[in-house]
Amino acid sequence: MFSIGQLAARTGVKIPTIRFYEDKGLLEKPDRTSGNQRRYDRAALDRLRFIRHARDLGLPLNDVRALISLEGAKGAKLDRAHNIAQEQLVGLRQRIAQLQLLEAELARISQACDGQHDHICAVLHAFGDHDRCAGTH
Amino acid sequence: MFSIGQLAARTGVKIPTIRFYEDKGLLEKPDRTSGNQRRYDRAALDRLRFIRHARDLGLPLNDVRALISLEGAKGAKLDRAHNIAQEQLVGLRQRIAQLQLLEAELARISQACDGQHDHICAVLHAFGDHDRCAGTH
DNA sequence: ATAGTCTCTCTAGTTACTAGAGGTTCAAGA
DNA sequence: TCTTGAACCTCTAGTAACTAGAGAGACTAT
Repeated sequence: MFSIGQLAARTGVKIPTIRFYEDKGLLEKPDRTSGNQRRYDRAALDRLRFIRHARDLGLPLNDVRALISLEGAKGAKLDRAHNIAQEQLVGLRQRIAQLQLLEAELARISQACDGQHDHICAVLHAFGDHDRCAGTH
Repeated sequence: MFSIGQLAARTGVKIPTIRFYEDKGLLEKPDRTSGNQRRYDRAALDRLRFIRHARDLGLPLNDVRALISLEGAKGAKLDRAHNIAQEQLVGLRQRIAQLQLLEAELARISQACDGQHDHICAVLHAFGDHDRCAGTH
């Protein structure tokens, strides 16, 4: 059995966040000591790692919740898990493409000022100037 | 002079958001009609476009505020504007690199299930399994 | 004048946490 | 067994950056 602090140490999830997840129904309510402190078992640890990993992958808590509810499911219901992963992948690729456009533009803005500030720096102007950028944000 | 709705239409920033920016001190308080409705001038339009663009580039409002306060500044103070652009660029590149790692992992997870759900789908397991991923998230 | 659309302020909700106050419990050493 | 100090408890409120809705008043075109 782990205390909440041990769970935090093992997963890298902060203590208030663990309580927050419990509150939101992502973690089951754990047993308590006679003094009302939480005690977790191995399953809770795995569950929390699952959540953490999914979060790191960018899944919103709602999707994490959906995945959790699919635990042990079979057949058609698993399409749902598969879809979530697919959707995330598509969204992620779009985000990457978008950010690469922004990168190009930021680089342009950054270079608008070469570090010599004797003249009036163009960075500010460049920030205000959407026309010259390739992206469609 | 533009009404708030016209400003919204021209910039793509929603009406409540415009009021929100005003509240946060990013937009100056505009003139009002006798009936208390906001009327904006050209400068406000430009300012709002600036904010919008900077936001699209991922700058937090605090940075946007800092940039605004630099308007018309010269010399050393412009280092600040330059720095903001640079920092954003560095942060952005890190984010892209990070997302590309995640992309690889999500692709792996997604392929763990080939669409045939007769067996027990591995997607759920893969989500819980951090060991096999290359990233350091 | 009146209808219909805009706009006003204010409150509260969203996501995913984080921080702090004020108080209680646990674990280890004397 | 007692005592300390760290860890834990609940609860409220704050963060970013908006978004939504209620209920009331203003503007515009006919």
